Amino acid sequence: MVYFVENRQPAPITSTDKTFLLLRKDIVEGHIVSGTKLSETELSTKYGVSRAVIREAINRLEACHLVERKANVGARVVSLTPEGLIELYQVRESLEGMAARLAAQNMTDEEISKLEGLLQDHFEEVKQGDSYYQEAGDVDFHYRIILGSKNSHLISILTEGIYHLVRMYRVQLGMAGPRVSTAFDEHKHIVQAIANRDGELAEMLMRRHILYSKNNIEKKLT
Amino acid sequence: MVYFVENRQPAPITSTDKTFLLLRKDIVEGHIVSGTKLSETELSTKYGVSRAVIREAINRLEACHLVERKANVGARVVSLTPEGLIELYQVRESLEGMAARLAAQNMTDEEISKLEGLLQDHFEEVKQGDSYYQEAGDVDFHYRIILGSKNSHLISILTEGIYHLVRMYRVQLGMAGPRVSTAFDEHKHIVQAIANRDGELAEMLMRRHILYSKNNIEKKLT
DNA sequence: AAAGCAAAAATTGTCGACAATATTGACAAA
DNA sequence: TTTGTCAATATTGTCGACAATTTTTGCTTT
Repeated sequence: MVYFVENRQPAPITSTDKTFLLLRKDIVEGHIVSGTKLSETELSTKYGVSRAVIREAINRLEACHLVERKANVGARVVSLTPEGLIELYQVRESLEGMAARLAAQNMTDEEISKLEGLLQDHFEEVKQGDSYYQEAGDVDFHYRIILGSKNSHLISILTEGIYHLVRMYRVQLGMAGPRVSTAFDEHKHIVQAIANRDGELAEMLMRRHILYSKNNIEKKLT
Repeated sequence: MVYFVENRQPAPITSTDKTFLLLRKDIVEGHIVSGTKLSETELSTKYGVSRAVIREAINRLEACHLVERKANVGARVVSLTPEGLIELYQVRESLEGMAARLAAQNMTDEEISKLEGLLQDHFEEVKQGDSYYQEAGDVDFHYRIILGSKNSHLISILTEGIYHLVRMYRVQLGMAGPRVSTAFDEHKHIVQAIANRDGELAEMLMRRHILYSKNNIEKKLT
């Protein structure tokens, strides 16, 4: 049973790769507080690499929208705002809806049956009340559908760009794995639509699913 | 009458900024041929800057999906394929459709009337048969609607990521400013929907508009 | 001649130093 | 006390050199 999205990507080779992943983890999980200024010299001593490595890592983080940079001034970790969260979920709704539609069209039968298997595993864990794996299962579910779209632009935008920001909001607002039982039913219906090759329905259900999730989070925010 | 999308962004400050813009221009316009390997040392002599500057510029180009990079091997300009074009337009359809919907909701009355003015200017130029400005006018039209969405993620994905790739395809496949008269009508209807604050219609019309545009290009490809 | 191997060359990755720019702090004038 | 100016400090931007890795080249062996 493979969880953990990151494992599917090629292993980090260069020092810059590793530093980028470390920094991203620290930012997403809030060990580096949202809004903090990222001092290049400071980070280079902290992570034990040269400033060139740090600079390149920061550039990549900027490309993911996890930090913002001003010329000759420096980079700051993005600050999390309710408005930003709403914007993010708006984009997610559109893009993941599209992913579901394309997945219904482009996933192989084998991929679909594996997805059904994942759902079953997820169900077992929900019964056992293992909230850590609930989160991982949810991420994995969405991740597979995104990959199932077979659209490389879409895949890159979601998995490299948007997803880590979403995780950052979820982790830092303390809402990992919410809405579990209802979310599970929604997942099931989406997979059914995909298995029936009904792209339109899959898109609509996915959009709803994300919309509900947004509403749920908004409720907790206010 | 302000055309030229780039002018709205802050002027390039650093040497890296300028080099990035030069390189991007050369890639998009085909002066550096699609598929070419980008040698860091070669480019650093060509553009008269250090390798560090070139490296950072290439990193940014990678973030825009204009080049692909392999660790310890190097970067290549992306190669253009019919499949890639289709994937790109699929994403565009979804994202720009969303932009139109949000624009209908979020643009100010003033912005909308300026957009109507742009359309009028564009109409005059179409009558005169000035094909260069047709292209610019079309780009500017889409650009304003994207900005009108007021969703920063959406804006960044489209204007920093996807748009330059679209331009690259259009320039290099030799189809700048096609379908002018029909496209103009489509633009007009989209603006009407936005002015009526009818987001759903605006989205649908924009999706159609891009779909037609894709079909038109596909016809030329085969 | 073809395939495999090893040395050589070229390319990318990383580093520390210097230059350019921004920030801070002290001091003077209102 | 507040404001403005200028020097001092710290930070980012750029550079050239070295290290690590890949690619090429030339030789050997079958």
